[in-house]
Amino acid sequence: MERDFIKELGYKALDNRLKRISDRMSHDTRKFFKEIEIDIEPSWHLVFKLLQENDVITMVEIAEQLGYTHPSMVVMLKKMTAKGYLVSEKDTIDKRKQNIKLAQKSIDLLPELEQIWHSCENAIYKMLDKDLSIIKHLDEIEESLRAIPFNERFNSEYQKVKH
Amino acid sequence: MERDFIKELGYKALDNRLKRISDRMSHDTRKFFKEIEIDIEPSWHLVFKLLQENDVITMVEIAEQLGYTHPSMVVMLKKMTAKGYLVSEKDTIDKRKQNIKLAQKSIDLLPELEQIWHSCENAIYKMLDKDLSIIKHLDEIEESLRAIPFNERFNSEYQKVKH
DNA sequence: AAAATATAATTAGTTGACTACATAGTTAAC
DNA sequence: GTTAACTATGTAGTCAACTAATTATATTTT
Repeated sequence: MERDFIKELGYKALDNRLKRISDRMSHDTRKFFKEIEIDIEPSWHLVFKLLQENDVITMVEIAEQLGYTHPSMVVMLKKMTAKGYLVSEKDTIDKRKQNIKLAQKSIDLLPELEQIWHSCENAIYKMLDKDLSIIKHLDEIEESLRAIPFNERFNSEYQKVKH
Repeated sequence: MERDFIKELGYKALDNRLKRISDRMSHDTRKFFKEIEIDIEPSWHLVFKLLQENDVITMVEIAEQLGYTHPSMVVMLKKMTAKGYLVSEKDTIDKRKQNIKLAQKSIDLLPELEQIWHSCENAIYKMLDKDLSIIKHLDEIEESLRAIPFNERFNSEYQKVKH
């Protein structure tokens, strides 16, 4: 077993640690999707879920509710549309808006997708050993970052030590 | 305050949650580096730290100790070399190996970098409200993922429900 | 009514990870 | 001493996020 420098650093490499875990999970998920030959990206999960709840929704609304920038969403939604999972049409009242909804292809696939997501959620639940207390920690971190962005925190520490 | 769908989903969107936090932190860090006009990528942090401890080291060793694939490291180390922070030369005994070490430019910069990293670590420590228990959770998650990869976990849950 | 501002979507370019494959050199097996 | 297997590195292509700047349309102000 070789050395794990990031683990050794503990909280000091928090950022790297979080990224490493989330990358590991999404790459593994992509691998699984390939195995079961479903033509869907893992990252589309939440878009499908959101559109299941909201018949019609605009790009900006999706971005806001998922906490991403809209340029990120544009790219993702364009891919999903290209693959035939979404349809979008211009709003007749406000012509800047694109109203997005699930295409029939998605609606047909939903029962299958539900099973997949449910399996994913169960896998996470068991991986966490049914201990959900980490979520509270994550809530707190995001709360802190919302209150004072990390670059500000970083900078005020830096101002103390730099000469 | 708009809705936060990912937060609502709790453990079910663990992956997205971890990614969102780590992305937020690294983008904020990059922003800070721009502000103080230092020509360094946040992701180089651990490479510098590792090379501070190990005078000379090969690409594969860096990749292993940081827990990344070597293609990822090749790209990063090439950039760092191009910017003059690293020097590498072929091992005389084993000509496949590239021996990598800090260039003078990096050595001169180290005191400054030390201050920056120290500030970063302090910022994280305070952001966590001095409660480091989240790290234990992360250790456990990585331990679980190492024992059984996520795609396997996902798959065994899926086999139970699919018809 | 015209000008200024705001909003929705888009495009382009950057970063940082990955997998899969290719190449070069080393070591082991026969 | 060849051949086979392994190891170190490199290349190509994919993916998901970002920021910054652009375009088109709406809204507000003067």
